[in-house]
Amino acid sequence: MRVPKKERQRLLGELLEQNPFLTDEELAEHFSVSVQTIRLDRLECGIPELRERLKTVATRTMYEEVKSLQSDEVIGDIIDIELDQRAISLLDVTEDHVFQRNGIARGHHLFAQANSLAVAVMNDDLALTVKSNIHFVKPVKAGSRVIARAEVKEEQSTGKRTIVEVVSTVNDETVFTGEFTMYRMTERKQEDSK
Amino acid sequence: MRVPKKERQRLLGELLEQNPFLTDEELAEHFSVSVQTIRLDRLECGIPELRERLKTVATRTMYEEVKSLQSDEVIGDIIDIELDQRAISLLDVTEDHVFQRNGIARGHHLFAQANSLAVAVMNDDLALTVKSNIHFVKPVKAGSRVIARAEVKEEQSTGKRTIVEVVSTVNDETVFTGEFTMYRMTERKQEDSK
DNA sequence: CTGTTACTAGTACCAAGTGCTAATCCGGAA
DNA sequence: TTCCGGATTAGCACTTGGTACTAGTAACAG
Repeated sequence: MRVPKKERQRLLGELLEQNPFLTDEELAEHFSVSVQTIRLDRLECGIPELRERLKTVATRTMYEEVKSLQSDEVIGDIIDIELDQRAISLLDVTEDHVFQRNGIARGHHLFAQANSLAVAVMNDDLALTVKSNIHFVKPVKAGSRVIARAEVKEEQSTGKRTIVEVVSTVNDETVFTGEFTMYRMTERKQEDSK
Repeated sequence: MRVPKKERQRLLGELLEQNPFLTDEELAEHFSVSVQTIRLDRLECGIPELRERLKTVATRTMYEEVKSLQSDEVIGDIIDIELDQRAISLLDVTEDHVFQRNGIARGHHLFAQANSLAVAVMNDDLALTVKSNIHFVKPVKAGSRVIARAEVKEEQSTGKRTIVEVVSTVNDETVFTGEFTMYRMTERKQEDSK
């Protein structure tokens, strides 16, 4: 016996996890067993065939693409918005957002949430950030739910420049504040209520 | 003739673009033609069969997973670095980084490049951004290569606070500037050469 | 009436399997 | 030693979703 059956099946699982493209024949060669043995192993472990594996991987891709397309527009989920006035978005910080070493969210994710919210709240197709002044008040850990509140400062806004203030909190504690100076491409309308 | 051939082939392409999972049989039904006609259409248009389509989609996934993992650590490629002094990184702006409507790079990508470079240049395992003051000087279009230069401002740094200035350019033209106040978790060492 | 184009139909074949039956091998217990 | 059982291997029929190729039909154009 080259490798005990149980061990082989464990390895088989791992192998396919990180490379789902292997055929039974290739696997058989890799473990120096017959193709039939590999089939039995897959059967016992409930591992689907190559074509099914590719299908699920491909499905995941399509899903992620949709997700990333959406998130390309706004980082976080907008849960409330009044154009030209205020908006709120929500971002769940996952392991993907943090430094591995200390579990603290990387600054640019908080910035991205705030900045894209500032863009979204502007009632303009072509709003751009000109400058911004930001403060990372308190580190944010993985697992936190960050709520960003954006408010348009009408009084400080002039012509094509608009000031948006964003405050992000976790459990009502401020973790981030930012003042964004936005540039709107189309001239300010007096009142845009249709 | 249900739908003129050319039109059908165009639709076929679009359809498969956004749903590569359709079999010839399903497509034949959808267009009310025979399976053979679909095959001919695919042949003429150079559209591969279902299994090949899934394979490429799945491959893309695997690739993107690697990419997004890498980009978690540093946004852009660091091409030069002297710890505690200066660093340079390079970011190629693709369609993924820009607003669809005007092709201008979203601010948070430039910020992310600059911020992660500021973190990287700090000779500290646990550096965090405390605040920053940034300026988007000039819009960046897709296809641009952004070079970010970070410089540690020794003279303005005190204790655990360090100032890092980042200037990003495209073709020697400044597009972004930022001043990052960083917090280092371990106390400043006098000289760390070695 | 003859082409040409578009479409349809049918066959042989392939890859990568499933499902099933039937050997064969090998180690340990009676 | 012999027999049993789990592990392994082999072989065959069948399935999907195709390719490659041949052949036939329908419609319309010149």
